[in-house]
Amino acid sequence: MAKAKKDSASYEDRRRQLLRAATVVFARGGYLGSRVGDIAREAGLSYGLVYHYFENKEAILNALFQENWGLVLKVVTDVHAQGGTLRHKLEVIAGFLVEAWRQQPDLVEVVMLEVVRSPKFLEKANLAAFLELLAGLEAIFAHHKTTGEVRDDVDPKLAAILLLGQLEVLLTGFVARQFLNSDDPTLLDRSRDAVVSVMLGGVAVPSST
Amino acid sequence: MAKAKKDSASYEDRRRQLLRAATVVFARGGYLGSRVGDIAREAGLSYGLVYHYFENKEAILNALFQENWGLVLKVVTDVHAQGGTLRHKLEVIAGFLVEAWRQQPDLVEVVMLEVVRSPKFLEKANLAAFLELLAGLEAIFAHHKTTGEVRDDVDPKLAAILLLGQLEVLLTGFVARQFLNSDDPTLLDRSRDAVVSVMLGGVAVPSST
Amino acid sequence: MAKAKKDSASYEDRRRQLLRAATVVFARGGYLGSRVGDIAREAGLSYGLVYHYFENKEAILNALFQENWGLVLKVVTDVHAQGGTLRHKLEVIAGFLVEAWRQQPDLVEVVMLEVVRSPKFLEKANLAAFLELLAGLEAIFAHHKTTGEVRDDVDPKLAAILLLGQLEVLLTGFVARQFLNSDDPTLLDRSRDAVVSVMLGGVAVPSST
Amino acid sequence: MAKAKKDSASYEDRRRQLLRAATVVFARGGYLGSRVGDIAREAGLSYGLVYHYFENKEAILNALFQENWGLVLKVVTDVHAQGGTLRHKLEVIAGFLVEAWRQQPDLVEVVMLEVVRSPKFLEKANLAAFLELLAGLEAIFAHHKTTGEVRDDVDPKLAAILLLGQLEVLLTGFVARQFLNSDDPTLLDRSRDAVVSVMLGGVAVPSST
DNA sequence: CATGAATGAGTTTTCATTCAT
DNA sequence: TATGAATGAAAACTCATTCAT
Repeated sequence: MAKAKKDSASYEDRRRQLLRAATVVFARGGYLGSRVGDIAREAGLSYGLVYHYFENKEAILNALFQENWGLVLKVVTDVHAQGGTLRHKLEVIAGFLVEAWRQQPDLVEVVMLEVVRSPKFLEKANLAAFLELLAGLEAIFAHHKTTGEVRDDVDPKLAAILLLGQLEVLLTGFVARQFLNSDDPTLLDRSRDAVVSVMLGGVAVPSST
Repeated sequence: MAKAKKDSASYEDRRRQLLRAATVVFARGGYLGSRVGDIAREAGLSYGLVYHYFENKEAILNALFQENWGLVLKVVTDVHAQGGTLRHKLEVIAGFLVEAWRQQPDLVEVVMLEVVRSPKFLEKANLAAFLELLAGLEAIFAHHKTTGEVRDDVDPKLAAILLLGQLEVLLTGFVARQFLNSDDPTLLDRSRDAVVSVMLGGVAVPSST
Repeated sequence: MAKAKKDSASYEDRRRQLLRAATVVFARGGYLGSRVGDIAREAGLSYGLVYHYFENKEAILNALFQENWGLVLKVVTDVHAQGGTLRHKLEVIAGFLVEAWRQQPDLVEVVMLEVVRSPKFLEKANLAAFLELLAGLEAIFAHHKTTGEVRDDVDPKLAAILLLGQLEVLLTGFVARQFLNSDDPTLLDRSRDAVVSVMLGGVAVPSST
Repeated sequence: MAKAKKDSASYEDRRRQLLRAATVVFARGGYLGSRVGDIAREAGLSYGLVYHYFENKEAILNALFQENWGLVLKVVTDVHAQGGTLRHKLEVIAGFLVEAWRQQPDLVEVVMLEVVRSPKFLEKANLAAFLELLAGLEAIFAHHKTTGEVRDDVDPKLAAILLLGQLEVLLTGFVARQFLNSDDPTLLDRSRDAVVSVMLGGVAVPSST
């Protein structure tokens, strides 16, 4: 029994191990630029073993997306359901992503960039998940137009898109790799605050708008 | 003379032809996901000919970046040099990119996404060009802090990054391909205005900030 | 253990198999004139497998050289260290090469001709090995000047070079392929003797020199 | 008329120019390792022009061989016909080749090595020319057995082969490229003398043989 | 489960040769 | 003649995937 339990635990462990390795490898070289063997080596396993846990290379990427994108979506959905000000909701959403990046920068980068930007993205079930997130953000902005917190002339969908763009540029690609990896420990929090602040009030002094 | 002129023009023409084809192909399938043969077929030429005009596949991508990124940089530099309000500058910059996308969406997408987001980006001369643009935007925000148009607590570099993120998400990847390609001919202009508007005043109603 | 041993032996076996096939193929068509696929077919394996055992095509040639040139060098070094007459040493050296050719004519040809005569030879570590052999032969001739067996006016280095030339022409290229492959089983031995004989006493009758 | 003459002269000139360039290029990188374009560039011409003067790449190599091998063959034939001692004949033959190398090292190297050692050598008319030279040398040694200058136990064909090997190793490949290209202006002559000397009397002191 | 040998389709790149100008 | 654009066969090399052990 102990053995069986250990084995089944081992199965999940191995799978996690491979996903973690894939995250590192994909973040480093991109999906197409990475080899299955790279992932196995990063995990300290043989590359043949990868096919015991995943159908193929693409399934690894999909697993990474599907097992993590839902978390983001849940945060958006939940924070909206729980109510509160727009500022609060933006703070929670941006805070979650920034914190996620702090914990697992590679994972955030891969999920946000590698999947979303993949040329095959549109052909996949992932598209629906991405649209769901967008819709979630859009719903928030739309709702707060009714509360008077958001200006009438704001297009909720555009606002959602622009918010996503800010978070994406911040947490993926060059900026995250170089800019955020600085010595300044407050930089990440200031960046998060900047996103919220820009979304809410832009950069202009109140009277000059 | 006419002949010589025609010949040398022909050389440039063919090169342009290949770059245009590469733009289409890279936009469709990504750099790594595209074959040199695809570019040639798109151009209606043989794949061997590609190597008369470019050292290798990567040189095509670099040419696309280097011959176009400078244009964006020039717009940022010039508009800042010519003075005016921050709003004006943001309108010009966002307007230029939106117009560029309208004219050549594939080119904008490839240059902004395929090169800048490439994992090999950091190893290349391209990095310097990217940093230059970021510095140009940063200079604008920094300057307008001295004019009182930008709040004191705004980090110019972060503002530059977030602006870039908004433009990038809008003009590349999924959003541009699906959202902007709608029937609504005003959408593109409204998107541009939204970027300027969010950067300047966010989405909140003035008093509620 | 048996399994592990078998496996590791299998790895070496396959590698040998490929080297043997490469020897045949290179001897037939030259290094540049042979395709990796030819080697694989000669070995009865797929060409992809070649790259499991060797970095690339050139590495195969280098392996052939490095794993065999040392044997020749050892014979020269050892026979000199063990002392004896110059005649004896030349007989051993020439005898070794002739015997090697008898056993594996392709291998001798490839190592002596394909590597040594390659235009890229000078750029490689192989050069040092070649010079070592030349130095070994030179040392022998130099030594036997001190014993009085070699004339004072003989340049040891030149003698070494000329000896090498005789052996090379005999065992490589056209001569070996056509002349030595005759019905006469004594031809090979007579050739070896001729090299020794010419080096020692030339072809002239003693008094007529 | 002047024009026509100039043109026809120009044709031969161009052909020579290309052959000279091909010699340099083939000596540097080998036949298979050289490109038609390399030859054209070395000659300062366009590569398309090469095909006005030669059927194809191989025809260039054959022209080099056929237009020069005959010279060597003629020297051997003539010196034998004119009579004299074996020493004299060897001196003339070796002297001719050494002098040829001094004048045009690349040409000697290409003709002796690139053609003779080519894997396709056997399939070609060149084989006959090579065998003719060998026969010529063999005839000399055979003849001087009848004059008593050559020992009875000497195999004329083997002697011819070994002589060829000495000359070949000396004037081609590594030795010529590195050893003979030294500062010592007497080295070349001493090498020639060494070949003659070794062929005639070997290296041993007369009594010790 | 685990390993890595084996396969071969797929890609990049090279380059001899042709041919329109 | 002279040029070099154009072609495409050919070759090196990669790597996802399979499968025997």
